[in-house]
Amino acid sequence: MVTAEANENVTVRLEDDTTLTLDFGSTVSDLLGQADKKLIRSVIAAEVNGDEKDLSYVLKNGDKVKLIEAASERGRHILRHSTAHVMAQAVTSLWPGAYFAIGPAIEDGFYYDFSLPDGKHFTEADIEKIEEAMRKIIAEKQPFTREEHEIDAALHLFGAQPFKTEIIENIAVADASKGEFSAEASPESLTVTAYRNSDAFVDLCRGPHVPHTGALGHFKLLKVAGAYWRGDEKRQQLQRIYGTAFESDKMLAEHINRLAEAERRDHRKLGLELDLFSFPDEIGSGLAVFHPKGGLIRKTMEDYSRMRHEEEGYQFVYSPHITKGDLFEISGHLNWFGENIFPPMEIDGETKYYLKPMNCPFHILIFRSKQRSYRELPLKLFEFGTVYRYEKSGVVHGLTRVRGMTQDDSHIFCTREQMTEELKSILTFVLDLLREFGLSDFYLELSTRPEAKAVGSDLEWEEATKALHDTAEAMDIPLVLDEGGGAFYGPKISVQAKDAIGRTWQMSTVQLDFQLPQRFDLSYVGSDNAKHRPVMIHRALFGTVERFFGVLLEHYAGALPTWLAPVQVKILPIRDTHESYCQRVKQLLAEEGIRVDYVQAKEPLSARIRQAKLEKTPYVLAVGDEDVAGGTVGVNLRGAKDPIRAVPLESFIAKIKEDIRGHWINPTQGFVTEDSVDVQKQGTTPEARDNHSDL
RNA sequence: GCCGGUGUGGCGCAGUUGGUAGCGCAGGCGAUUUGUAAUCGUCAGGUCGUGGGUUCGAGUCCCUCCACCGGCUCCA
Repeated sequence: MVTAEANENVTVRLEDDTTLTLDFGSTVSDLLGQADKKLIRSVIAAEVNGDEKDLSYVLKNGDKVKLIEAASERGRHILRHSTAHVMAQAVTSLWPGAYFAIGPAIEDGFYYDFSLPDGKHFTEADIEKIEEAMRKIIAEKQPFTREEHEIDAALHLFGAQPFKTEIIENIAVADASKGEFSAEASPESLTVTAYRNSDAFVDLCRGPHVPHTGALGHFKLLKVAGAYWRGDEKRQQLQRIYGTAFESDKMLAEHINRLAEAERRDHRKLGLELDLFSFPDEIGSGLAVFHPKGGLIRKTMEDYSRMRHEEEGYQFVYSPHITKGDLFEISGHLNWFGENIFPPMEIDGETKYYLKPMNCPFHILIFRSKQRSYRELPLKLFEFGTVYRYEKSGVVHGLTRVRGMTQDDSHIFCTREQMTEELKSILTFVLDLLREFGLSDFYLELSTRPEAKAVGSDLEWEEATKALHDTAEAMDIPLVLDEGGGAFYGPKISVQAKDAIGRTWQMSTVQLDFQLPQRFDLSYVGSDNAKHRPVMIHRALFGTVERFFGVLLEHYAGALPTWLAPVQVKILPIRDTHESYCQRVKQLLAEEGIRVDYVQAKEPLSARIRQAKLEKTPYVLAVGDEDVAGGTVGVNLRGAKDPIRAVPLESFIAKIKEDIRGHWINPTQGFVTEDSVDVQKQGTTPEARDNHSDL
């Protein structure tokens, strides 16, 4: 193969540092054939000198080539993006004249935004039709052919596509002014690239793509949704179709399975099934009531939180739910946060009272109620403060996005010198508390000054942001930046926790505030006998009790750790004749503060076992003749396959107390049985579940 | 708020081209006394989200509002 002419060969270097010499004009595909025949099937693109390229890319001498297999994160990304193209092609074939906007790959899938002609809209039912058309395109193995066009030519080519035209025009403008490139622009010159599958379909795109549509096929369209053009709610509303694609049917099936699993652990569903809370229509959207069992869980959470706050030196305060508008005028909330405040009630004709959207002004008034000394600082005021926020109708979502919520809110008044130390201790406190509730997968987010709405000087914002940043960085968990996401009065650190569906929820927030102390003219007397301005730190650890409750439910799939479970033990007699012994067991457990139910033998044992397990009771005790005789109980651990018979009562009590005290994630944790090991491996622990949902 | 979808007894669902509602589970009662994921029988329960319209007649068709679901925008 090697010719005498050196300049007719190209030598490229592969990832493993081996080199390969190929004929001049060879493509990545040719390279595959020479390197390893198996790669022809598995590799769909390549990274050449750091840039992603198609397999049709013509290699140059000295190119460094990294192969991208379909079965990799980057490979799937390309697969999904190519599948999005095919979807757009299918849609334009089914709805001639359809406009297509953008269609990127996203985590776990892809989408494409469309606008159909004549005011038509997609329906869920159209998904199947589109999938069918896509399968036809895939069966035809249409090549993805790369084309380069100068701006004018591209504008002509996409003349019938207003969204594409806008993108191209933006590229031209950006190029002219700054030399910046958008995703579709070629860095070499003022050209754009497009990919053509057939005469009927060409799409503006930077690539790379799979070589032909036949390399696709393991996909599924998931849902139709609305989306604004360029994410701007003032612009045109488009229709978005979401889908996903994988390198194999097996991987696709696993993903679909994960989605179903996520649905099973949806806190709204669990809340109904386990009788924990509801949202009666009569009350209004986003306003929850907690039923006895949910109330018990909530109370346990709150009691624990109170205990921990006491240990941390917080003082408990209470404040009303409504206030005259003046308070929120001074604080600036009416101005900056007004659209989230419920309309006022008018009293005596003119005085306006508002439902409070935040607790801070109330705590400020408590601080200001008397002359404060530096000796009192840091002053840490805590309250489970219920606030009401007007949320747009479309955003309300179970317990995680509500209109009435209770924050585990605290405001810390301290000196500027104490600020850093306080921030550090708060962050440690937050992370400890979250871990005590069994959450472990989180990261920190630093939200900086909002561009449009913020009060205070640049200097103050800078100092506050730096203090938060330095503290966050010292915490040894990932920190990401959220530019412009702060509150109007200060920057914030939030703790983001991942839920079962893989969504991250903003839970705890810590905000540093120089503004409200000024607005309310707060002061303390220092050791120098002069007045000084305190700094305020706003913080909520759960975030809100409601959201935290919902996230915990999903995290545990309803199988709450024993210490949080509304019913911790169910005692089932085999026959009625075992009742008196069972009642004694019940009393002994209750005396230990354990929440225990007795279930009469009105139904077969297996029916009662089933019921108890459906309710996700951590410990189900079956008690029969041998137990009465031996002073034992038969223990069914939640999550274990088989019961443990004849456990001495004292040893059971010791174990469950240990469980509750230790906040075990699962009751099987401390019982050394043959299955308990299996159970942990099977993914009943939150750790295992998280791994499951991360993909 | 916007786009699309949905709304039938506590829950999950059926209800054919418009002819005045069914099933399973749960619940009440009775029987069954059961060693590990559903014992049997029986009874009760719905002005079909709301208000209006079309029609001789509407759960079924049209409109309004409300709520929920999936997203977008926004957020604890």
